[in-house]
Amino acid sequence: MAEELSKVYEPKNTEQQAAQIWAAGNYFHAEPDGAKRKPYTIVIPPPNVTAALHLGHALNNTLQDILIRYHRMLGLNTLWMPGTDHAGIATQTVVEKRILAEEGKKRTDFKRNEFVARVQAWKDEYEIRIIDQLKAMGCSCDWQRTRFTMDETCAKAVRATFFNLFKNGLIYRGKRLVNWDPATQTVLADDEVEHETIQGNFWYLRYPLVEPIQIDGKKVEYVTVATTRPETMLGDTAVAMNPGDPRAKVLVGKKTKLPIVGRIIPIIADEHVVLPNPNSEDEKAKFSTGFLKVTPAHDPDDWAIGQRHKLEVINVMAPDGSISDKFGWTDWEQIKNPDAENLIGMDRFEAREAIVEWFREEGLLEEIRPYAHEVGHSYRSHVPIEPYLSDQWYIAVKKPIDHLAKKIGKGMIDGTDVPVNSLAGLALKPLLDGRLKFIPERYAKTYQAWLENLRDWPISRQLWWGHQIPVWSKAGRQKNCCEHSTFSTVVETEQGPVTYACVKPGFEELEQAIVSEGWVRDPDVLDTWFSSALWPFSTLGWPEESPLLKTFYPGDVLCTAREIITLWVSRMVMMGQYCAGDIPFKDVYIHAMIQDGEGRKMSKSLGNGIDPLVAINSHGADAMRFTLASMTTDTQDIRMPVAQMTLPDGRVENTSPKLDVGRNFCNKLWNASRFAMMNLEGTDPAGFDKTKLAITDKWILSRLARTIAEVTAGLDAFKYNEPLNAIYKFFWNDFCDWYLEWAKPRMFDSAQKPIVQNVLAFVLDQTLRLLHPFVPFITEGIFQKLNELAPTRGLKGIAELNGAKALVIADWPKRIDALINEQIERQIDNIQTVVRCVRDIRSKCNIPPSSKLVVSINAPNDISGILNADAGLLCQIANLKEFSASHSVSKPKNAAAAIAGQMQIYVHDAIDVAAERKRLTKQKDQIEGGKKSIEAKLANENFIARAKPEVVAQAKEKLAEYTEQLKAVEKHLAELND
RNA sequence: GGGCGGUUAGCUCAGUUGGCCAGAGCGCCUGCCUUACACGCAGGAUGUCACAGGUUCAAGUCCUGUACCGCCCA
Repeated sequence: MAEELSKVYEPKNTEQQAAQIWAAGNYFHAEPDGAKRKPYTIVIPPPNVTAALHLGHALNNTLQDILIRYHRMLGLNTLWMPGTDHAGIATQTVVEKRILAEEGKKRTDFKRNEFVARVQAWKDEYEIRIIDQLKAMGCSCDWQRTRFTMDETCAKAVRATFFNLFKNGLIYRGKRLVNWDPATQTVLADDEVEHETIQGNFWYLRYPLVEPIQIDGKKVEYVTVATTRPETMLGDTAVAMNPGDPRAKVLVGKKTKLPIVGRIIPIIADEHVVLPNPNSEDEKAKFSTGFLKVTPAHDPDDWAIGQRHKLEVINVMAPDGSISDKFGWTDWEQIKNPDAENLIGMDRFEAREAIVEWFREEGLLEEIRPYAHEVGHSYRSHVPIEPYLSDQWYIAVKKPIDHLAKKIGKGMIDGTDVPVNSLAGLALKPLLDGRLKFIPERYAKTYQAWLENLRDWPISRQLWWGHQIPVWSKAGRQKNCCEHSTFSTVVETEQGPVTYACVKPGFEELEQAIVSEGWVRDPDVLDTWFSSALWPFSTLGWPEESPLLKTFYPGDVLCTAREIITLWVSRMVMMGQYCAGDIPFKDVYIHAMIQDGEGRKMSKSLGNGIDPLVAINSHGADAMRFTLASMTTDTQDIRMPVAQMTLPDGRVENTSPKLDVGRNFCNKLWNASRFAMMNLEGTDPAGFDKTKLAITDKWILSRLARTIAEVTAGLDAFKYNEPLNAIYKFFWNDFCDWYLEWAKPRMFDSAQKPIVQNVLAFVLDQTLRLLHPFVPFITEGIFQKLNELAPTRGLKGIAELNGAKALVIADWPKRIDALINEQIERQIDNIQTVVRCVRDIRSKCNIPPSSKLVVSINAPNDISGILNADAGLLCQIANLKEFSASHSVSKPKNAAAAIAGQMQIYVHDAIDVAAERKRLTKQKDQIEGGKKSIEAKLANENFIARAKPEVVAQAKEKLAEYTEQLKAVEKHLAELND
């Protein structure tokens, strides 16, 4: 059996076998158990079905799996809820692009349901790929419960939530500027707008004052505004200037007559306006006249100014970007004149030229200055984006919710304008109360600042892929036809009143009935984050009050990246509180972002991404996990140098040399286990006798005890690199480098064998358990083999142990702090020091490892005694034929000497005078350096007086030691000259 | 513009409440196929802890400022 194991760890077989064992045992599945065990819940941040997972997902899910596996081993009723997100605009866009490229068809060439079916097909494909990827990474999700944000269960939660919000008056209809692509006539999300630098102009346009005024004795008849988009002037409703502008005193409150249009508009004061300064480095100040034309319907900044000053909003464009009086040019009837009528129907760029020409002819064009500036372009049609005013549904996030006042009070949260019983308040309060924690803590600031400055949440999107908004409308004031299942509200519009009705989920016949009465369903869909916000409880079947929901909600931890703290985390807390009456998790763990070696984000366009499946193929899933976890500290970025590599099948793919770290570790684990198991045949727990433990046994158990404590504490504190590092050091530097070496000869000693076998089996068992959350496949594989060879493990009388059929459900190692033995650790440390000194001398004097040496040591009695007692350990591992130590040993002729602590180590007959002199001189320099710095410290009165006494004492001891060492090394050097 | 990080060996990073003549892995140099592992073993070299001030007996660690890099929000 043991011989069957290959010399190099081959991940594929082991990964497959482990996955089979887990699937067969159904170990990842969680059921409510009536509170017998404490539950532990994590919901996966549902990956977008837009594309396959990247390395960032691998990190995110590795960290979650570590938490989940750790808590499962702790015995909690552990649920990791998996699933995927429909990712509205991203997915729709990807599919549209694909169809356009492959079939030359646009979305609008399809019926809505046909197009949605095409996106659905994409989703089906990617959902499978994503889940396969997660499985390949070893994620121990409850696959039977896999959800999708648009499946029936989640859709029900969306409908129920929307209805409640609507009924509570928290959803309203409002106008908003969107990124409009006039070519394709769709709205774009902010991240679909590409910013390009454009060589444009600033046009300086004169707006005549209605009544000329005097400034500093000079007559002023007009103000000059500078604009890069002259065509928008048709919709100007004010001219703004900075209140700090000296001219503001005279001008603010006056009126100008808008050229062409003839509209009379006020001059207002607003801080947003940049003061002119021709010498400024700031482009805006350099080009500014101090007067800003304000067009609330066509510019986001102007919109904000318009809101502040309650300005009229006049939209002068049609959806195709042409000038039109039909889409909100509210004062058209009053102002229509031949000059303006002439512009109607012109494309926005034609109109720009015509308007500039008009100003020129009228003598109102003061100047044209070239100006390079950023202009948003549609990433699809590449035409400039038009900020466009349109009707959207909003959620009122700061509106007090009456029915919550009783439960949680009302009024503002201290120092904010956020009502406690508003949605924003529901998300903010738990943080302030300390019920919601961020790890690392600093991210709480992002969350808090966002909520304190929150604006209403626009939730409608002009898309086909998503949850269609469950609101039907009909012109006029309609009576509420069906009180218990609908809720309606009347909105006054320019065209008269419109009734909007929201229908509860599960009343499809009613929906059909009202449609036949002429009600029309809103064609828009909800923002993707709306359904994501419900994820922690929609996946558990909310609003149904099932045992599942009761057991696993609220959850425990959310593990995600910082870029969605505001978009997602805050909204989950908000909706969790509003819908399910509690926060969805207590801890939010924010992990780093993976960058390439140059600190750039990994991205498709840069071609610097690493595909997790490639990493798994080339290095193994555990290696990838190990590397990722070992790089996870509290920092916000981690760099993975990217290198190309030719895979066995000839493909050239990106991987990272960093992955070698994990692969090497797995290989070491594999081989150490292989070696251990070669020697574990016939392990009998009955043969163990705790009184017969060797010093090395006690030592490795002491080290193990520390490691168990450290790893457990680390995981409890959401550390990843620290616990992994602790196991690494223990396993590689203590267990492999020393314990296994010392164990080798004992295996041939029938008296020792049962002891060492049991200790070895126990330590290996515990190491596997500690490692399992990090590297689940390989540890499960080895654990299974260990179960065959040494089915019963544990050290009678000092560390009892429960066995398990599979490591995934084995108990987490119990603390064995009683086995921590500092004295023994010091003893072994001394022995190791001697070994290292001898090896160093061997190496420096070119003595082959095979030749057996004689070593004697001068050391105080206590140390000598220990060294003599364990001389066997020394002789074995340093390959000595003779060893002795005492306080009276002196340096033999022809011996090489080393000084370590209070020991002087002599390696006999190692004669290489030059090498020896070099070594000793170097050591002398080192000792002198150390001595000098300590002496300087101790010479400082303030140090003696103010430093902690133990620090001073320590320094004195150190000085004494250095002094002794220096004496010795000088003596040795002198003898060399003889 | 506001907020948050980072800057420690050639590379990637640790460094807990200040006590360090500064650590790990990779890479590099030397010697080893030592019957678990060359994805390995043994040994070794390598640092103005970004810069400038300050606090302190003592600063990589605390404070202030500067520079560069990055992220988030407007």
